Amino acid sequence: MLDISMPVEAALALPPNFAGLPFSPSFVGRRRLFSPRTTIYDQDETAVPIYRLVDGCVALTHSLRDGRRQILDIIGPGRLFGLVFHEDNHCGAQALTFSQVESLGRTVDQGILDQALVLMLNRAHSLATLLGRKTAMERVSSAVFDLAQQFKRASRNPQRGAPTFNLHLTRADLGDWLGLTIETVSRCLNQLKRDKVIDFSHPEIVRVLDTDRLQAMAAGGRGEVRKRRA
Amino acid sequence: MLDISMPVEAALALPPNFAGLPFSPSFVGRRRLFSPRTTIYDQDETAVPIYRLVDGCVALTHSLRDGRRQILDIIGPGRLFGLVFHEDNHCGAQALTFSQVESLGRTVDQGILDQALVLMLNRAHSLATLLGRKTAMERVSSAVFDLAQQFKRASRNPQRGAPTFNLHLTRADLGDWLGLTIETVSRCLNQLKRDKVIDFSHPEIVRVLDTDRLQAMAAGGRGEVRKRRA
DNA sequence: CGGGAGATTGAGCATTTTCAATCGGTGTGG
DNA sequence: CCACACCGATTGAAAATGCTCAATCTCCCG
Repeated sequence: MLDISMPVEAALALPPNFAGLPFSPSFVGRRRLFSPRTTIYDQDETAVPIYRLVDGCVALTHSLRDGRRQILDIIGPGRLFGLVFHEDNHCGAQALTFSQVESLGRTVDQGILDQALVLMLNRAHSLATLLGRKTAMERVSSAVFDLAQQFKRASRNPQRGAPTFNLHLTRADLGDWLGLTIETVSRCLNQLKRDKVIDFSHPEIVRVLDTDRLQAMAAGGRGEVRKRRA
Repeated sequence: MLDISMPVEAALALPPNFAGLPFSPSFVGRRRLFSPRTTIYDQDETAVPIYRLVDGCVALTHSLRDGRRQILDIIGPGRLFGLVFHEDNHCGAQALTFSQVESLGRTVDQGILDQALVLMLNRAHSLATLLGRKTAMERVSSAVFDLAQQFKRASRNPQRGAPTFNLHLTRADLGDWLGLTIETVSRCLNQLKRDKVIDFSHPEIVRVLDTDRLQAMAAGGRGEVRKRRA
Protein backbone atom coordinates (compact mmCIF):
# COMPACT_ATOMS: atom_id res chain seq x y z
CA MET A 1 0.00 0.00 0.00
CA LEU A 2 1.10 3.53 -0.57
CA ASP A 3 3.42 5.11 1.87
CA ILE A 4 2.45 8.74 1.92
CA SER A 5 3.90 10.55 4.84
CA MET A 6 1.01 12.83 5.46
CA PRO A 7 -0.60 15.94 4.66
CA VAL A 8 0.90 15.96 1.22
CA GLU A 9 0.13 18.46 -1.48
CA ALA A 10 -1.03 16.65 -4.55
CA ALA A 11 -2.52 17.48 -7.89
CA LEU A 12 -4.43 14.35 -8.68
CA ALA A 13 -6.58 13.19 -11.51
CA LEU A 14 -10.10 14.55 -11.58
CA PRO A 15 -12.43 12.82 -9.16
CA PRO A 16 -14.99 10.34 -10.41
CA ASN A 17 -18.49 11.61 -10.78
CA PHE A 18 -20.27 11.82 -7.46
CA ALA A 19 -23.72 12.79 -6.38
CA GLY A 20 -22.66 15.74 -4.31
CA LEU A 21 -23.74 19.30 -3.83
CA PRO A 22 -23.55 21.70 -6.74
CA PHE A 23 -20.63 24.08 -6.86
CA SER A 24 -19.80 27.23 -8.65
CA PRO A 25 -17.06 26.03 -10.95
CA SER A 26 -14.87 28.96 -10.02
CA PHE A 27 -13.88 27.46 -6.69
CA VAL A 28 -11.26 24.93 -7.49
CA GLY A 29 -8.74 25.53 -4.78
CA ARG A 30 -5.74 23.63 -3.60
CA ARG A 31 -6.11 19.93 -3.09
CA ARG A 32 -4.49 17.83 -0.47
CA LEU A 33 -4.35 14.11 0.05
CA PHE A 34 -4.68 12.73 3.54
CA SER A 35 -3.73 9.21 4.53
CA PRO A 36 -5.99 6.97 6.59
CA ARG A 37 -6.12 7.81 10.29
CA THR A 38 -4.61 11.25 9.86
CA THR A 39 -5.97 14.47 11.26
CA ILE A 40 -7.23 17.15 8.92
CA TYR A 41 -7.77 19.60 11.73
CA ASP A 42 -7.97 19.35 15.47
CA GLN A 43 -10.83 19.84 17.82
CA ASP A 44 -9.22 22.93 19.29
CA GLU A 45 -7.86 24.34 16.08
CA THR A 46 -8.89 27.78 14.94
CA ALA A 47 -9.02 29.55 11.60
CA VAL A 48 -9.84 26.43 9.64
CA PRO A 49 -10.98 27.00 6.05
CA ILE A 50 -13.97 25.40 4.39
CA TYR A 51 -13.17 22.10 2.77
CA ARG A 52 -14.85 20.04 0.17
CA LEU A 53 -14.27 16.33 0.23
CA VAL A 54 -13.43 15.30 -3.29
CA ASP A 55 -12.88 11.65 -2.63
CA GLY A 56 -12.60 9.44 0.41
CA CYS A 57 -14.21 9.48 3.80
CA VAL A 58 -13.88 11.89 6.70
CA ALA A 59 -15.14 11.71 10.28
CA LEU A 60 -15.99 14.71 12.41
CA THR A 61 -15.19 13.85 15.98
CA HIS A 62 -15.53 15.34 19.40
CA SER A 63 -13.60 13.99 22.35
CA LEU A 64 -14.28 14.45 26.01
CA ARG A 65 -11.35 15.19 28.24
CA ASP A 66 -11.31 11.68 29.62
CA GLY A 67 -10.88 10.17 26.19
CA ARG A 68 -14.39 9.16 25.31
CA ARG A 69 -14.94 9.93 21.65
CA GLN A 70 -18.05 10.69 19.67
CA ILE A 71 -18.12 10.76 15.90
CA LEU A 72 -20.56 13.51 14.95
CA ASP A 73 -20.76 12.89 11.26
CA ILE A 74 -19.35 10.77 8.51
CA ILE A 75 -18.64 12.77 5.41
CA GLY A 76 -18.68 11.30 1.93
CA PRO A 77 -17.54 12.69 -1.43
CA GLY A 78 -19.03 16.03 -2.39
CA ARG A 79 -19.83 17.28 1.06
CA LEU A 80 -18.47 20.42 2.68
CA PHE A 81 -16.98 20.66 6.14
CA GLY A 82 -14.73 22.97 8.07
CA LEU A 83 -14.62 25.57 10.73
CA VAL A 84 -17.39 27.90 9.72
CA PHE A 85 -19.61 25.21 11.06
CA HIS A 86 -18.06 25.34 14.51
CA GLU A 87 -16.69 28.73 15.34
CA ASP A 88 -16.48 27.70 18.91
CA ASN A 89 -13.69 25.15 18.53
CA HIS A 90 -15.88 22.18 18.62
CA CYS A 91 -14.92 19.13 16.65
CA GLY A 92 -11.98 17.86 14.70
CA ALA A 93 -11.86 16.18 11.31
CA GLN A 94 -10.04 12.97 10.56
CA ALA A 95 -9.58 11.07 7.32
CA LEU A 96 -10.70 7.47 7.56
CA THR A 97 -9.25 6.44 4.21
CA PHE A 98 -7.11 8.12 1.62
CA SER A 99 -9.04 11.31 1.18
CA GLN A 100 -8.68 14.04 -1.33
CA VAL A 101 -9.72 17.34 0.07
CA GLU A 102 -10.10 20.68 -1.60
CA SER A 103 -9.69 23.87 0.37
CA LEU A 104 -12.21 26.54 -0.51
CA GLY A 105 -10.84 29.19 1.76
CA ARG A 106 -13.64 31.22 3.18
CA THR A 107 -15.03 32.56 -0.03
CA VAL A 108 -17.91 30.20 -0.58
CA ASP A 109 -21.21 31.16 -2.07
CA GLN A 110 -23.63 31.94 0.70
CA GLY A 111 -26.42 29.76 -0.63
CA ILE A 112 -24.18 26.76 -0.98
CA LEU A 113 -22.79 27.27 2.46
CA ASP A 114 -26.26 27.49 3.95
CA GLN A 115 -27.29 24.38 2.10
CA ALA A 116 -24.33 22.52 3.52
CA LEU A 117 -25.03 23.87 6.99
CA VAL A 118 -28.63 22.76 6.87
CA LEU A 119 -27.61 19.31 5.70
CA MET A 120 -25.13 19.17 8.55
CA LEU A 121 -27.80 20.19 11.02
CA ASN A 122 -30.33 17.70 9.72
CA ARG A 123 -27.82 14.92 9.99
CA ALA A 124 -26.85 15.98 13.48
CA HIS A 125 -30.50 15.85 14.49
CA SER A 126 -30.92 12.43 12.93
CA LEU A 127 -27.89 11.25 14.81
CA ALA A 128 -29.29 12.58 18.06
CA THR A 129 -32.54 10.75 17.49
CA LEU A 130 -30.62 7.60 16.72
CA LEU A 131 -28.46 7.91 19.81
CA GLY A 132 -31.27 8.86 22.11
CA ARG A 133 -34.01 6.54 21.04
CA LYS A 134 -32.86 3.62 18.93
CA THR A 135 -31.74 0.12 19.90
CA ALA A 136 -28.36 -1.27 18.94
CA MET A 137 -29.77 -3.18 15.97
CA GLU A 138 -31.60 -0.12 14.74
CA ARG A 139 -28.49 2.02 15.08
CA VAL A 140 -26.32 -0.36 13.14
CA SER A 141 -28.98 -0.78 10.47
CA SER A 142 -29.29 2.98 10.17
CA ALA A 143 -25.56 3.35 9.84
CA VAL A 144 -25.25 0.72 7.14
CA PHE A 145 -28.13 2.28 5.27
CA ASP A 146 -26.61 5.74 5.51
CA LEU A 147 -23.18 4.58 4.44
CA ALA A 148 -24.64 2.60 1.58
CA GLN A 149 -26.19 5.83 0.34
CA GLN A 150 -23.07 7.91 0.70
CA PHE A 151 -20.58 5.36 -0.54
CA LYS A 152 -22.34 2.99 -2.89
CA ARG A 153 -20.18 2.17 -5.79
CA ALA A 154 -21.00 4.07 -8.91
CA SER A 155 -19.37 0.97 -10.38
CA ARG A 156 -21.22 -1.86 -12.07
CA ASN A 157 -24.79 -2.92 -11.38
CA PRO A 158 -26.42 0.18 -12.78
CA GLN A 159 -29.54 -0.16 -10.66
CA ARG A 160 -31.43 -2.88 -8.80
CA GLY A 161 -28.69 -5.25 -7.78
CA ALA A 162 -27.29 -5.78 -4.32
CA PRO A 163 -25.29 -2.58 -4.07
CA THR A 164 -21.85 -3.07 -2.64
CA PHE A 165 -19.91 -0.44 -0.79
CA ASN A 166 -16.73 0.02 1.11
CA LEU A 167 -17.27 0.42 4.79
CA HIS A 168 -14.51 2.89 5.51
CA LEU A 169 -15.07 2.71 9.23
CA THR A 170 -13.66 0.11 11.54
CA ARG A 171 -15.89 -1.49 14.13
CA ALA A 172 -14.39 0.93 16.63
CA ASP A 173 -15.31 3.89 14.44
CA LEU A 174 -18.84 2.59 14.07
CA GLY A 175 -19.01 2.24 17.82
CA ASP A 176 -17.86 5.80 18.35
CA TRP A 177 -20.41 6.99 15.85
CA LEU A 178 -23.34 4.97 17.14
CA GLY A 179 -22.69 5.17 20.85
CA LEU A 180 -21.95 1.45 21.11
CA THR A 181 -18.97 -0.76 21.79
CA ILE A 182 -16.92 -2.62 19.22
CA GLU A 183 -18.40 -5.89 20.35
CA THR A 184 -22.00 -4.79 20.07
CA VAL A 185 -21.39 -3.40 16.61
CA SER A 186 -19.81 -6.66 15.55
CA ARG A 187 -22.67 -8.71 16.95
CA CYS A 188 -25.30 -6.60 15.21
CA LEU A 189 -23.49 -6.66 11.91
CA ASN A 190 -23.24 -10.41 12.07
CA GLN A 191 -26.87 -10.65 13.05
CA LEU A 192 -27.80 -8.69 9.93
CA LYS A 193 -25.63 -11.08 7.98
CA ARG A 194 -27.33 -14.14 9.47
CA ASP A 195 -30.67 -12.54 8.66
CA LYS A 196 -29.57 -12.19 5.05
CA VAL A 197 -30.09 -8.44 5.07
CA ILE A 198 -26.46 -7.73 4.28
CA ASP A 199 -23.46 -9.83 3.43
CA PHE A 200 -19.72 -9.55 3.81
CA SER A 201 -16.74 -11.85 3.80
CA HIS A 202 -14.07 -9.24 4.15
CA PRO A 203 -15.26 -7.07 7.05
CA GLU A 204 -14.79 -3.89 5.02
CA ILE A 205 -16.75 -4.73 1.91
CA VAL A 206 -20.48 -4.86 2.51
CA ARG A 207 -23.25 -5.90 0.18
CA VAL A 208 -26.80 -4.86 0.88
CA LEU A 209 -29.04 -7.79 0.04
CA ASP A 210 -32.37 -6.35 1.11
CA THR A 211 -32.48 -2.58 1.12
CA ASP A 212 -36.13 -2.41 2.13
CA ARG A 213 -35.71 -4.62 5.14
CA LEU A 214 -32.55 -2.76 6.09
CA GLN A 215 -34.41 0.52 5.99
CA ALA A 216 -37.26 -0.95 7.97
CA MET A 217 -34.91 -2.19 10.67
CA ALA A 218 -33.27 1.21 10.76
CA ALA A 219 -36.55 2.92 11.53
CA GLY A 220 -37.69 0.50 14.18
CA GLY A 221 -38.48 -2.97 12.90
CA ARG A 222 -42.11 -4.00 12.91
CA GLY A 223 -44.12 -0.94 13.82
CA GLU A 224 -45.19 -1.82 17.32
CA VAL A 225 -46.22 1.50 18.75
CA ARG A 226 -44.47 2.27 21.99
CA LYS A 227 -46.23 3.64 24.97
CA ARG A 228 -46.07 6.86 27.00
CA ARG A 229 -46.62 10.52 26.31
CA ALA A 230 -49.96 12.20 25.69
CA MET B 1 -54.64 29.31 35.58
CA LEU B 2 -55.31 31.19 32.41
CA ASP B 3 -57.59 29.64 29.89
CA ILE B 4 -56.24 30.69 26.57
CA SER B 5 -57.64 28.64 23.77
CA MET B 6 -54.51 28.68 21.74
CA PRO B 7 -52.56 30.20 19.19
CA VAL B 8 -53.78 33.62 20.16
CA GLU B 9 -52.55 36.85 18.72
CA ALA B 10 -51.36 39.11 21.45
CA ALA B 11 -49.59 42.39 21.79
CA LEU B 12 -47.91 42.01 25.14
CA ALA B 13 -45.67 44.16 27.21
CA LEU B 14 -42.06 44.32 26.15
CA PRO B 15 -40.08 41.28 27.23
CA PRO B 16 -37.59 41.56 30.07
CA ASN B 17 -33.99 41.98 29.14
CA PHE B 18 -32.44 38.75 28.04
CA ALA B 19 -29.00 37.69 26.99
CA GLY B 20 -29.97 36.71 23.49
CA LEU B 21 -28.66 37.22 20.03
CA PRO B 22 -28.47 40.71 18.60
CA PHE B 23 -31.18 41.75 16.16
CA SER B 24 -31.58 44.46 13.63
CA PRO B 25 -34.25 46.56 15.31
CA SER B 26 -36.24 46.73 12.11
CA PHE B 27 -37.54 43.19 12.48
CA VAL B 28 -40.32 43.43 14.97
CA GLY B 29 -42.95 41.23 13.42
CA ARG B 30 -46.16 39.83 14.71
CA ARG B 31 -46.16 38.22 18.09
CA ARG B 32 -48.11 35.22 19.20
CA LEU B 33 -48.60 33.63 22.56
CA PHE B 34 -48.62 29.88 22.86
CA SER B 35 -49.91 27.97 25.85
CA PRO B 36 -47.99 25.15 27.49
CA ARG B 37 -48.01 21.88 25.59
CA THR B 38 -49.20 23.42 22.36
CA THR B 39 -47.65 22.93 18.97
CA ILE B 40 -46.02 25.84 17.19
CA TYR B 41 -45.45 23.84 14.05
CA ASP B 42 -45.52 20.19 13.19
CA GLN B 43 -42.77 17.86 12.21
CA ASP B 44 -44.21 17.48 8.73
CA GLU B 45 -45.23 21.08 8.25
CA THR B 46 -43.82 23.10 5.39
CA ALA B 47 -43.33 26.79 4.71
CA VAL B 48 -42.67 27.67 8.32
CA PRO B 49 -41.24 31.14 8.93
CA ILE B 50 -38.34 32.00 11.15
CA TYR B 51 -39.30 32.64 14.72
CA ARG B 52 -37.67 34.39 17.58
CA LEU B 53 -38.56 33.26 21.05
CA VAL B 54 -39.26 36.39 23.05
CA ASP B 55 -40.16 34.74 26.28
CA GLY B 56 -40.84 31.22 27.46
CA CYS B 57 -39.43 27.85 26.49
CA VAL B 58 -39.74 25.84 23.30
CA ALA B 59 -38.74 22.28 22.47
CA LEU B 60 -37.74 21.07 19.04
CA THR B 61 -38.84 17.47 18.74
CA HIS B 62 -38.59 14.63 16.32
CA SER B 63 -40.81 11.59 16.61
CA LEU B 64 -40.32 8.18 15.13
CA ARG B 65 -43.32 6.54 13.56
CA ASP B 66 -43.76 4.18 16.47
CA GLY B 67 -44.09 7.05 18.93
CA ARG B 68 -40.63 7.30 20.37
CA ARG B 69 -39.77 10.94 20.76
CA GLN B 70 -36.48 12.78 20.82
CA ILE B 71 -36.17 16.39 21.89
CA LEU B 72 -33.45 17.89 19.71
CA ASP B 73 -33.07 21.22 21.43
CA ILE B 74 -34.51 23.32 24.19
CA ILE B 75 -34.84 26.92 23.17
CA GLY B 76 -34.70 29.79 25.61
CA PRO B 77 -35.52 33.50 25.22
CA GLY B 78 -33.68 35.26 22.46
CA ARG B 79 -33.00 32.28 20.27
CA LEU B 80 -34.17 31.79 16.71
CA PHE B 81 -35.85 28.71 15.33
CA GLY B 82 -38.02 27.74 12.40
CA LEU B 83 -38.06 25.97 9.14
CA VAL B 84 -35.07 27.37 7.38
CA PHE B 85 -33.17 25.15 9.68
CA HIS B 86 -34.91 22.03 8.47
CA GLU B 87 -36.05 22.35 4.88
CA ASP B 88 -36.57 18.67 4.79
CA ASN B 89 -39.53 18.53 7.14
CA HIS B 90 -37.61 17.36 10.08
CA CYS B 91 -38.70 18.40 13.50
CA GLY B 92 -41.61 20.14 15.10
CA ALA B 93 -41.66 22.89 17.70
CA GLN B 94 -43.69 22.81 20.87
CA ALA B 95 -44.13 25.37 23.62
CA LEU B 96 -43.34 23.98 27.04
CA THR B 97 -44.65 26.99 28.95
CA PHE B 98 -46.50 30.14 27.97
CA SER B 99 -44.26 31.34 25.22
CA GLN B 100 -44.23 34.56 23.34
CA VAL B 101 -43.00 34.12 19.84
CA GLU B 102 -42.21 36.66 17.18
CA SER B 103 -42.47 35.75 13.54
CA LEU B 104 -39.67 37.18 11.43
CA GLY B 105 -40.96 35.90 8.14
CA ARG B 106 -38.05 34.91 5.97
CA THR B 107 -36.37 38.25 5.77
CA VAL B 108 -33.68 37.82 8.35
CA ASP B 109 -30.22 39.25 8.10
CA GLN B 110 -27.92 36.62 6.68
CA GLY B 111 -25.25 37.00 9.31
CA ILE B 112 -27.71 36.65 12.13
CA LEU B 113 -29.27 33.64 10.54
CA ASP B 114 -25.90 31.98 10.12
CA GLN B 115 -25.02 32.75 13.69
CA ALA B 116 -28.24 31.09 14.83
CA LEU B 117 -27.63 28.12 12.56
CA VAL B 118 -24.14 27.61 13.88
CA LEU B 119 -25.38 27.80 17.45
CA MET B 120 -28.02 25.25 16.57
CA LEU B 121 -25.43 22.97 15.03
CA ASN B 122 -23.05 23.25 17.94
CA ARG B 123 -25.81 22.41 20.33
CA ALA B 124 -26.90 19.47 18.21
CA HIS B 125 -23.35 18.16 18.27
CA SER B 126 -23.12 18.60 22.02
CA LEU B 127 -26.35 16.71 22.40
CA ALA B 128 -25.07 13.90 20.23
CA THR B 129 -21.95 13.63 22.36
CA LEU B 130 -24.08 13.59 25.46
CA LEU B 131 -26.38 10.92 24.11
CA GLY B 132 -23.63 8.78 22.69
CA ARG B 133 -21.06 8.88 25.41
CA LYS B 134 -22.33 10.14 28.74
CA THR B 135 -23.81 8.29 31.70
CA ALA B 136 -27.23 9.08 33.09
CA MET B 137 -25.82 11.23 35.90
CA GLU B 138 -23.66 13.14 33.46
CA ARG B 139 -26.58 13.72 31.14
CA VAL B 140 -28.83 15.03 33.84
CA SER B 141 -26.07 17.23 35.22
CA SER B 142 -25.41 18.60 31.76
CA ALA B 143 -29.07 19.34 31.26
CA VAL B 144 -29.45 21.15 34.55
CA PHE B 145 -26.34 23.15 33.82
CA ASP B 146 -27.55 24.08 30.37
CA LEU B 147 -31.00 25.04 31.57
CA ALA B 148 -29.55 27.06 34.41
CA GLN B 149 -27.65 29.05 31.81
CA GLN B 150 -30.59 29.60 29.52
CA PHE B 151 -33.21 30.24 32.15
CA LYS B 152 -31.53 31.61 35.22
CA ARG B 153 -33.59 34.31 36.75
CA ALA B 154 -32.41 37.77 35.93
CA SER B 155 -34.22 38.42 39.18
CA ARG B 156 -32.58 39.02 42.54
CA ASN B 157 -29.15 37.78 43.57
CA PRO B 158 -27.15 39.86 41.14
CA GLN B 159 -24.26 37.42 41.04
CA ARG B 160 -22.70 34.79 43.26
CA GLY B 161 -25.69 33.33 44.99
CA ALA B 162 -27.36 29.97 44.34
CA PRO B 163 -29.05 30.84 41.09
CA THR B 164 -32.61 29.62 40.89
CA PHE B 165 -34.41 28.81 37.69
CA ASN B 166 -37.64 27.40 36.48
CA LEU B 167 -37.29 23.97 35.02
CA HIS B 168 -39.83 24.25 32.28
CA LEU B 169 -39.52 20.61 31.35
CA THR B 170 -41.30 17.75 33.03
CA ARG B 171 -39.37 14.61 33.90
CA ALA B 172 -40.79 13.09 30.75
CA ASP B 173 -39.47 15.97 28.66
CA LEU B 174 -36.08 15.65 30.25
CA GLY B 175 -36.15 11.95 29.46
CA ASP B 176 -37.00 12.61 25.83
CA TRP B 177 -34.22 15.12 25.62
CA LEU B 178 -31.56 13.07 27.35
CA GLY B 179 -32.40 9.66 25.99
CA LEU B 180 -33.46 8.36 29.41
CA THR B 181 -36.66 7.27 31.09
CA ILE B 182 -38.71 9.34 33.49
CA GLU B 183 -37.61 7.18 36.36
CA THR B 184 -33.91 7.48 35.64
CA VAL B 185 -34.21 11.24 35.33
CA SER B 186 -35.99 11.40 38.65
CA ARG B 187 -33.43 9.22 40.36
CA CYS B 188 -30.53 11.30 39.05
CA LEU B 189 -32.15 14.57 40.00
CA ASN B 190 -32.76 13.33 43.52
CA GLN B 191 -29.22 12.02 43.68
CA LEU B 192 -27.93 15.50 42.82
CA LYS B 193 -30.19 16.82 45.53
CA ARG B 194 -28.88 14.35 48.10
CA ASP B 195 -25.35 15.32 47.05
CA LYS B 196 -26.22 18.96 47.74
CA VAL B 197 -25.36 20.01 44.21
CA ILE B 198 -28.85 21.25 43.52
CA ASP B 199 -31.99 21.71 45.57
CA PHE B 200 -35.71 21.73 44.93
CA SER B 201 -38.87 21.29 46.93
CA HIS B 202 -41.33 21.96 44.18
CA PRO B 203 -40.11 19.75 41.30
CA GLU B 204 -40.17 22.66 38.87
CA ILE B 205 -38.10 25.22 40.75
CA VAL B 206 -34.44 24.30 40.94
CA ARG B 207 -31.63 25.97 42.82
CA VAL B 208 -28.05 25.34 41.85
CA LEU B 209 -26.04 25.08 45.04
CA ASP B 210 -22.66 24.21 43.58
CA THR B 211 -22.20 25.30 40.00
CA ASP B 212 -18.63 24.09 39.79
CA ARG B 213 -19.44 20.61 40.94
CA LEU B 214 -22.44 20.51 38.66
CA GLN B 215 -20.29 21.43 35.71
CA ALA B 216 -17.71 18.86 36.71
CA MET B 217 -20.31 16.13 36.91
CA ALA B 218 -21.65 17.18 33.53
CA ALA B 219 -18.28 16.67 31.90
CA GLY B 220 -17.52 13.34 33.49
CA GLY B 221 -16.95 13.47 37.22
CA ARG B 222 -13.43 12.83 38.42
CA GLY B 223 -11.25 12.70 35.35
CA GLU B 224 -10.48 9.01 35.19
CA VAL B 225 -9.25 8.51 31.68
CA ARG B 226 -11.13 5.83 29.84
CA LYS B 227 -9.45 3.25 27.71
CA ARG B 228 -9.46 2.31 24.03
CA ARG B 229 -8.57 3.99 20.78
CA ALA B 230 -5.04 4.84 19.61
C1' DC C 1 6.55 -18.53 10.15
C1' DG C 2 5.81 -15.05 13.67
C1' DG C 3 3.67 -10.74 15.16
C1' DG C 4 0.09 -7.42 15.32
C1' DA C 5 -4.27 -5.24 14.42
C1' DG C 6 -8.93 -5.71 13.89
C1' DA C 7 -12.93 -8.80 14.25
C1' DT C 8 -15.61 -12.34 16.35
C1' DT C 9 -17.62 -14.89 20.04
C1' DG C 10 -18.78 -16.35 24.80
C1' DA C 11 -19.84 -15.50 29.66
C1' DG C 12 -20.75 -12.66 33.44
C1' DC C 13 -21.99 -8.11 34.92
C1' DA C 14 -23.95 -3.39 35.39
C1' DT C 15 -26.40 0.48 34.23
C1' DT C 16 -30.63 1.62 32.85
C1' DT C 17 -35.26 0.10 31.73
C1' DT C 18 -39.51 -1.92 32.85
C1' DC C 19 -43.13 -2.85 35.90
C1' DA C 20 -45.65 -1.63 39.82
C1' DA C 21 -46.99 0.76 43.87
C1' DT C 22 -47.28 5.10 46.35
C1' DC C 23 -47.06 9.96 47.15
C1' DG C 24 -48.33 14.86 46.49
C1' DG C 25 -50.43 18.61 44.59
C1' DT C 26 -54.40 20.45 42.11
C1' DG C 27 -58.83 20.92 40.16
C1' DT C 28 -63.68 19.49 40.30
C1' DG C 29 -68.08 18.15 41.85
C1' DG C 30 -71.05 16.90 45.60
C1' DC D 1 -65.37 22.31 52.59
C1' DC D 2 -64.21 17.79 51.65
C1' DA D 3 -63.90 13.51 48.75
C1' DC D 4 -62.30 11.95 44.60
C1' DA D 5 -59.83 11.71 40.41
C1' DC D 6 -55.82 12.80 37.86
C1' DC D 7 -51.34 13.80 36.58
C1' DG D 8 -46.65 14.03 37.47
C1' DA D 9 -42.98 12.59 40.57
C1' DT D 10 -40.82 9.29 43.46
C1' DT D 11 -39.25 4.85 44.93
C1' DG D 12 -38.45 -0.19 44.97
C1' DA D 13 -37.69 -4.60 42.78
C1' DA D 14 -37.09 -7.41 38.79
C1' DA D 15 -35.63 -7.77 33.97
C1' DA D 16 -32.89 -6.65 30.02
C1' DT D 17 -30.04 -4.45 26.78
C1' DG D 18 -25.66 -3.46 26.07
C1' DC D 19 -20.96 -3.41 28.37
C1' DT D 20 -16.72 -5.53 30.18
C1' DC D 21 -13.47 -8.99 30.21
C1' DA D 22 -11.19 -12.58 27.94
C1' DA D 23 -10.07 -15.95 24.54
C1' DT D 24 -9.70 -17.02 19.75
C1' DC D 25 -9.63 -16.14 14.85
C1' DT D 26 -8.37 -14.02 10.44
C1' DC D 27 -5.83 -11.29 7.70
C1' DC D 28 -1.96 -8.84 6.37
C1' DC D 29 2.94 -8.17 6.21
C1' DG D 30 7.51 -8.52 7.23
